[in-house]
Formats: sequence, structure tokens, C-alpha cells
Amino acid sequence: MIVVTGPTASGKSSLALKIARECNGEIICADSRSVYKDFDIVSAKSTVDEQKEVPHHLLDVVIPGEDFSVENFKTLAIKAIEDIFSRGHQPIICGGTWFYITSLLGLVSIAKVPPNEALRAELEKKSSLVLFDMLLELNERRAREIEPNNRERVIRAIEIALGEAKDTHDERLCDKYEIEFIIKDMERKELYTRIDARVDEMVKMGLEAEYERNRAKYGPLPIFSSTIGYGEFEENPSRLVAIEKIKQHTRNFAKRQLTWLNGFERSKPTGLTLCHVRTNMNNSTLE
RNA sequence: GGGUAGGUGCCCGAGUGGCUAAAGGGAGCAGACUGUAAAUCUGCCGUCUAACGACUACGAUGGUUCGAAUCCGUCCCUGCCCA
Repeated sequence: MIVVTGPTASGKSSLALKIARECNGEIICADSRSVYKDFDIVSAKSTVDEQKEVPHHLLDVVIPGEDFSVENFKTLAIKAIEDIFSRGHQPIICGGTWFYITSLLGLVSIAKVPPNEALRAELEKKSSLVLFDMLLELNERRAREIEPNNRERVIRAIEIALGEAKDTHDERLCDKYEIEFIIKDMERKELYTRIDARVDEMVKMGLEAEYERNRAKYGPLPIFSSTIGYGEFEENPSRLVAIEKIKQHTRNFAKRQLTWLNGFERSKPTGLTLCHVRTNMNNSTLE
């Protein structure tokens, strides 16, 4: 099994495609936005032709507005991996949602307590300080790991402390299969140039129209405002300002992805074959 | 030409005599990450210094004052209104 990852706009998708062609591979997209139907341009989904050439999984599996989380991703991805192996093909996980990738592989474990909307709504009313105190009472060790201001995390931790664990699959794929990591890496400056160019390209392809279409089709949704490439049009009356903001936010996002990747490399997980790829490397160095 | 509102750190923007290297936001840099993760959150962020600290700063310049981004004079620039 191969994992191809890297920051946004690093060219990981085309690299994954290239590898897939060479080794009878099928691609599993680990991307929190391309799982949504109609999020085509924003999430830079592979084209229809590319999808015809190489099978892609986990694309268009949810309708905007429906709940979707890592857990769903993991369930679907494990199924896809098994199917791919059963066909004698090679699964290639490709995407920039590092949280999805690590939890799929079992490098990070996710609590088995399902979300409790009623509890969340109740907790949402409380101040961050009160919430943090609650967590300190319930699970001090966990509380120490979370920033008191990170309400989202504190609430989930309380939910876990109060909830009942449900049985879910927790096998570590990283123990079950041999995994090769290919991390696209390049100079920050070059990455940022590529990001700018890609945003311009997306705009040319009709990013704004796609947003308008989805907005009209699904109504106002939180997923729109929290998606780089849509939210900016929502917030800025000026189209040009919105485009600049998209570029900026994409750079910020890439930085966060790099923080993950850097941390991953530093921790040097055992049992994994790590392999770096620089953009100036040619195909043969991928072996 | 007359009137009027202003000129604050990379940007936006608060601040009307000491508590101000100057709120807040953005950007930038670094980081965290157990079911929203393109999300959420943290630290740094004038210059020099490992730090204590020192220095330079609120359009320009000259004053008032023990003390000025804040008060006064002159000049420069910008927006709006009237000619």
C-alpha cells in the first residue's frame, strides 16, 4: 500500500496517478472536501477522464449538508482497500487531510464514543472556562492536553468522558500492511507560487459559478463557509478581494499541513517505510 | 480659494497628557491536534539581546509641560462638501 501526500497544490494527485498507472493501482482520496458531491473545482477533484483511467474511491460519497467525519471516512476507506486488494490491485491513498490518513492507518486512535448532539448543544451554552473545569473534573489528564479555549476539543473530550464507547473497527492498518509513504516536498516559496497559480486556474475553471450553483442547490450550509474557495465569496463582495483571500487562506492551510507532515517525520513512526520526493526528482528516483 | 474630517507599527484600526512599544483584527513565522480537521486552537510578532535591558517610534517641524501619539503654531499630504 502506498500513501501519497503533501501540502495542497504540491502535485500529489498527478504523482499518485502516475504511480497508479505503473503498478495497477487504484486511488483512495483522503480529502475532507472531495468526499462531497459537487465540490469539484474547489477540491480540485481528478477529472472524469482521469477517473476513467484509474479507479478513484471516496469521491462524491456525501451530499453537502450531510454529516461526515473521520469515522465515516475510515469505514469507507477500509472497505475500499479490501476491495482493491481482492482485485489484486494496489491501493494508493492520496490526499491532504492528514487526520483522515493517520486515523485510517491507525497512527492516531479515535475515541469510540459517537457524537451526542443533545449534549453538545447543552455544552455549547456554557463558557469556555466552565467547560474546561468540567473536563478537569472528568478527566484531568486529557484536560491538560487541550487548550482551554479550544471549545470544540473540550466539548468532545467531555462527550467522550460522559459517553459510552461503541464498538468500532480499530485494527491498525499500519501493522497489517506494508506501507510506503511518499511525501511531496518543495521549497516554501515554490509551493506558494504554485498555490497562487492553481487558485487562478480554479477561478478560470469557474470556481465562483460552482459556488453559486451549490449555494442555490443546497442553501446556506456551514460546509460552504468552512471551505477555502467558497467562504471567501460568501464574505467578500469584491470578487478580486475574495480571490486574493482564497490564495492567502490556501497558503495558511498549506502551512498547517506542513506542520503535520513535519511532526510526522520528526516522530519517525516505526514499521513504516518513509520515502521523500522532491519536485525536482524525476520518475526513476521513486523506486 | 473657503469649510470640514483625517494622517498611528507590514495592512486595517482603537487610543485625546503619565498605567503606551502603543487595544483589537488581519498578514507573517512557529506550534498543537482522540468522531466538524480546507476545521478548531496556542505562542511569537518595532530594532538589538539568550535574557535583564537598551534604543527608535504615532505625517514633518518648532513649541507648551516634570512628562505628549494625545495640547498649541507652522508646513506637507488625503477624503468629503462649498466655490
